[in-house]
Amino acid sequence: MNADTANGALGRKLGSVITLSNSEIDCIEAMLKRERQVAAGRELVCDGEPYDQTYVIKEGWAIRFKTLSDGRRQILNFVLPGDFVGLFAPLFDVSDHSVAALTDLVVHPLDPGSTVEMFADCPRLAAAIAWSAGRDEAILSEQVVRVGRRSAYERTGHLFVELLHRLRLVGEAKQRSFELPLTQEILADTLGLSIVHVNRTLRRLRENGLLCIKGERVVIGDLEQLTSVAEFSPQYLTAHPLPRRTESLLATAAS
Amino acid sequence: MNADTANGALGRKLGSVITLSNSEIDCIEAMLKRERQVAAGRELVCDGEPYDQTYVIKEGWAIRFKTLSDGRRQILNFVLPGDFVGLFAPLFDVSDHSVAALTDLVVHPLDPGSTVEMFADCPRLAAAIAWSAGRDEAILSEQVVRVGRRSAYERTGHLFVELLHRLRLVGEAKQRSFELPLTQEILADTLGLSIVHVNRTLRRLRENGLLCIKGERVVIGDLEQLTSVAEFSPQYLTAHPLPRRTESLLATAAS
DNA sequence: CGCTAGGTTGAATACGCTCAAAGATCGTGG
DNA sequence: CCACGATCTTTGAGCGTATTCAACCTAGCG
Repeated sequence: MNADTANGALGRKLGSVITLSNSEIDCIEAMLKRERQVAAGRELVCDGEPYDQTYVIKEGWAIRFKTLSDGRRQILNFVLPGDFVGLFAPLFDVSDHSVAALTDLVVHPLDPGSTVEMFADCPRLAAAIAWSAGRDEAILSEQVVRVGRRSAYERTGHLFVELLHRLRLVGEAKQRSFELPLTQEILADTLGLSIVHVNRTLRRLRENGLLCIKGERVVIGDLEQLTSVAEFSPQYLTAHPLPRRTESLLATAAS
Repeated sequence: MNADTANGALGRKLGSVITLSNSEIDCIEAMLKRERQVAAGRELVCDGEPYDQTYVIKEGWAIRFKTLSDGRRQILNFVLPGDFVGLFAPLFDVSDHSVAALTDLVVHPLDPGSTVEMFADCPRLAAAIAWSAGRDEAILSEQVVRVGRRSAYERTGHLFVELLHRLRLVGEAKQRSFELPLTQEILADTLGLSIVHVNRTLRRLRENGLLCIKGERVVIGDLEQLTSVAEFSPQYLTAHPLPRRTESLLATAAS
């Protein structure tokens, strides 16, 4: 058990940005001490309602979404193992969106007090978590482009390549395939399309040998070509070590 | 000169979340010491290129955007006075999007070292800045919904109500009107529409008495009705004081 | 005065939506 | 074990919103 695989998905993710020291690994472990089950379909956070709890997902998929009064729904992003839910909760009194479990979940509820302590005591860890928040915003930005300026075909392909990359980072995908616990309705509400059109688009992708969904599993037939037709560039997702100038700033701060 | 109007737009914004102490006002002032002019059209940040500078906008408008290889462009968000640009820059080595000045700008370049210090020394200010980052993410989320699930008519109305609220918070809008230094092409790339359709949609809004653009000025004819047809709820934008439980956590951390 | 950038309008097209109905899959209870 | 219902997937047909292409208008500026 090394720094990469300790602490599950979150440790794995943060470990790809900073080299985790033993004390930092302990700190993550302490943070993720508590654990709770959440049944599929349950809402972790409700739009417009008070909330103050932050979670880290250990297992399962969730969605962040908003619903309009006539029932139209837009999914903002998928929440995967190692992701935070409600990281900013302590700063707002009500949520501006909902979060619902797509599958049964195992989540770590965080203790607000010890999180503040952690930010003070482990500045490098704090930076890594801030990096994760920045990456979440990058994912959301890409979602804006996907929905605003890409065709249904590009859009759908792009989402699947993104999911492949994200799941790989936390060890939940093979080279070209992964479990996909989603209905086409969920895909439609993510992509800003109708269910029917998602279905037709998936068929086109399948007919072109780019990607194939069998039950709950996606297999990407030709990743290179899919990446190309979707004009996917993984830059916004890939984790690099923190810039050296920032590491040295943090080292100064810690002393 | 009181806490609300000191320090310009940023102080005004942060002051609506925490009551600024004198030392915190000083801290903001110190942070915004430097100043730089940027000409309209100039790019502050370029997609895919290294960047490490954080700015706070003092005057003028900018856009955050991404461009696809065939020229399609999607604007992610407008950057207004009091907003941060590249707040996460120290944590990434290249940017995942571009930022360009729409008008001539006056910006405050921040000094990375003193920003880290500020985070350590003024936890309440740090929390207020984190709140601002969370609000930016909320704005981006609303952009996803706008582009993904609203009709062109709703979408356009929604954007203008959002801008009105955002500009009011930093003292740049009257009750029902504000300066709009945007072409219809910029609006189109923001809303994920074609220029032609933006033009027709604006005409419809004008014909219905909801909003009227004269030159560089927008006048909202019927804010109530516009808010209603766009299904706009200002919750995600409005600043409330930090929850009491968080204030007490921060107080403990500071001592 | 002519050039350029932006705004406005019309006509034809296309992409994606709605409505509708028929398969497939799965859990559950008779 | 099979029948049933519920949920999800798939396909067809017609429609509508938004796009593209094209032309013309307007204002600002050298």
